[in-house]
Amino acid sequence: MEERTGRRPRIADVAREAGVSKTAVSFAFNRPSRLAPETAIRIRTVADSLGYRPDPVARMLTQRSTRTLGVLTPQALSVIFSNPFFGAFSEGVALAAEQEGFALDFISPLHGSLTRAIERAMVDGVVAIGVSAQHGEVEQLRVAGLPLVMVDSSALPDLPTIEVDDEAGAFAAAQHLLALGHRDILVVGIESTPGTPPEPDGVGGRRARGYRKALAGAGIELMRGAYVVAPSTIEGGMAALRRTWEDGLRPTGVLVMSDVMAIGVLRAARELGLRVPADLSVVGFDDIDISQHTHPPLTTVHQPIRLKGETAGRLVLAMIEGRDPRPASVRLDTRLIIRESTGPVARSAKRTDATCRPVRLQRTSGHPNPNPRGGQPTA
Amino acid sequence: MEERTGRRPRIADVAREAGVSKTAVSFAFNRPSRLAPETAIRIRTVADSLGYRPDPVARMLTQRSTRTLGVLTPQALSVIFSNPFFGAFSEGVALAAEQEGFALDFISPLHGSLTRAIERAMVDGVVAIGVSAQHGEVEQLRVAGLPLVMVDSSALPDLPTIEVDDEAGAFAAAQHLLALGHRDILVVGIESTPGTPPEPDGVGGRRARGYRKALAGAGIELMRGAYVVAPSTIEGGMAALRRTWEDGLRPTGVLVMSDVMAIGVLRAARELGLRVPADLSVVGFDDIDISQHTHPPLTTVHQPIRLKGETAGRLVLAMIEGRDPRPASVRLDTRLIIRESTGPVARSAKRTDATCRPVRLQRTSGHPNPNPRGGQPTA
DNA sequence: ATTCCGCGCTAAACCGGTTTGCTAAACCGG
DNA sequence: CCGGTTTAGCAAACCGGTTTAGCGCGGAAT
Repeated sequence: MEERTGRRPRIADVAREAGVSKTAVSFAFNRPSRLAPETAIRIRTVADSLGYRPDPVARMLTQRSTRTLGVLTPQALSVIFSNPFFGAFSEGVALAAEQEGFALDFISPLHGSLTRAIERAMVDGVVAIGVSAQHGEVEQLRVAGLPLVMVDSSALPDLPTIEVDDEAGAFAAAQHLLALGHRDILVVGIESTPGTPPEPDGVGGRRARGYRKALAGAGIELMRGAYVVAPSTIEGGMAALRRTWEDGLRPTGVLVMSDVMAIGVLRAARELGLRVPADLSVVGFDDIDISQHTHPPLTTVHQPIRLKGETAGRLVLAMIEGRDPRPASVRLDTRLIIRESTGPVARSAKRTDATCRPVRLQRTSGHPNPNPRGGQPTA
Repeated sequence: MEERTGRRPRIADVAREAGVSKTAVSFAFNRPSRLAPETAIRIRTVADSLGYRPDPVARMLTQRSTRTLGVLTPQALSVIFSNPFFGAFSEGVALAAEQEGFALDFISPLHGSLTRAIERAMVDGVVAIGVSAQHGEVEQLRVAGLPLVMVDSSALPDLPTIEVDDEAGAFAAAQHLLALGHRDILVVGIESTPGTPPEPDGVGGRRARGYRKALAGAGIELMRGAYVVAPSTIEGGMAALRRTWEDGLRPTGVLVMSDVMAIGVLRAARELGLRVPADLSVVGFDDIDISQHTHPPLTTVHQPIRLKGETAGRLVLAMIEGRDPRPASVRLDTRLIIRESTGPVARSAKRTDATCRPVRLQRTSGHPNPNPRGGQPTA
């Protein structure tokens, strides 16, 4: 810790200082048994006193592997980390990675360019989540022969993919609402990222199909204004319900494509003076951790988020390690979890008409019963 | 995309195939202007057809920089990613990193060893969060001269540190409860990771000090059983309140050291048949995003989590880039946000005694009013 | 016609480690 | 005392790129 010069010491510096060869220094760190014990000690002492730390990059170069897994997402990290869905997914990937001693490196657009991010990524394999097939960037990786697993993507033919039965889940959600007598139903979809075209085969598209199928089975068709999209955030969900209400629609049930938005819907409902589920039933999607702790606990479509991440992680690790060179795609199940945010449609609220029609006559401006303590910081 | 052999092609392969030197290939990728346009095109075409992707590791080696920021945590990633606090913090770091075109690499124990993880970490600088000074691993980095910023750590003397005024925040929280007339107060602390000794100067210690100071100022001392610790999760919070109740304690106010746990307390309270805030006031800490959407919205101590991450990120980036070689530590403010989970102590609940004493006489077994629909999946 | 310049490209050195193959000395049993 | 094995350590090649210095050449300036 003594003579620290300007530059960081390299292996040659340690070698010179200790009066040995580079090889000896390398051995002192990696295979001490190949050195006389006291030599090894001496070298390490010198190294410590110089503040020497073997350069990991150089090391990885000779080893031709980084033991790092990439998690690729088309969204900015600064926008995604507090999304509970992404958090849980990452947990799953991390679990798989940790078991094999792999680190995690997040790959997301650098200065807006995913390509540039991919070029820099020092990883042995990649789990891509929410990347559409259109994103040509994926080709880059595939062609380069880097082990790659896609999650929640409109499947590329010959790429291992992990998905979830979104359509069946959505179908069950809608069925549930129908069984409770709801006919006036609002669907809240996930807004596709600006610049990205909506993907009929993407997650959103599949869920929409599930909803529609169930609704159509009951002879119901969504009317204009009864399908809204919003960013998948709490605020997005709140805005969606508020907007709908302001437009004069009065659904008795809401199908929301993500729990995060559903929580916003719950909140907005309370602020509109609606009781859930007495006045409004809400069904989410994902079953993130907090959903069982919302008020009321959220009825939602469960998907095994962590397992999805873990499975993807294991798959790509298997590819990296050479076992299982052509791994199959995996499709995981979803299932409806009925909690307390859904209930039978209220007597008074029942309408004769089977569709959710705009009822402009009874349109109200502003909130019927705005909560006076609206959650704004007061201090 | 044609003749793919077993191995991934190297720059030499492309050079040979295109009939040029390695240099030319390198230029084709990095400085095309130094080549005749058609040569550049030809080289890139050959490269594409071979599926060539320049090895990022080799590239970083010559550039002697990885343009990657490390986020160091002593906890396993698989346990931390769905912690909203960590998510928000990471968002902040990511924001700073993205602006400078840096990627993020998470450094956490590999096979239980943080040291090993640090050895592998190919980063230009590190933001360490929640790492105690005792963790000798930090020395490794400091000695190696790697830019390093500590967050929420018992400050090492000569290391730039970002912290938050935990003590003042906790003090304000306790004062608030006292002002509302609460005298029987429960404190829920964060359980230190097993194996780690509790740190009096750590975040938990500072918050505890703030609470105690306020309480002491009102002549109140916590009694045995009125200070419990739990893992900082929703379940941890639920368990803490339940356990307390089962022990026969009947606090009217709870000071919780994290919002995540506070959400658990809220939930457990409801299951115990307690109304919040009528029967029980709850104050959290952190002000994570969902806290304004809980039921009721949570009174809590706000700390600028994202800003903390962003500041730490900027600081370490400044160090990496050579500007600001000896950056100062930063202390950010906390402030109490009063929402709806706190209220005046109820008439009936008021006790004469000023301390939270175990009232074993009225001990109840089981839950007074167990919620029949206890949030378990029913489908 | 010579000089000079810039273009287009290359050979070789370099980044900071690891690994291979080898040598010299020490050891060892017969 | 000898041949053979082990031990300790070294020089050089290598990982896969980037970068520096420089070379041959054609055209413009002198």
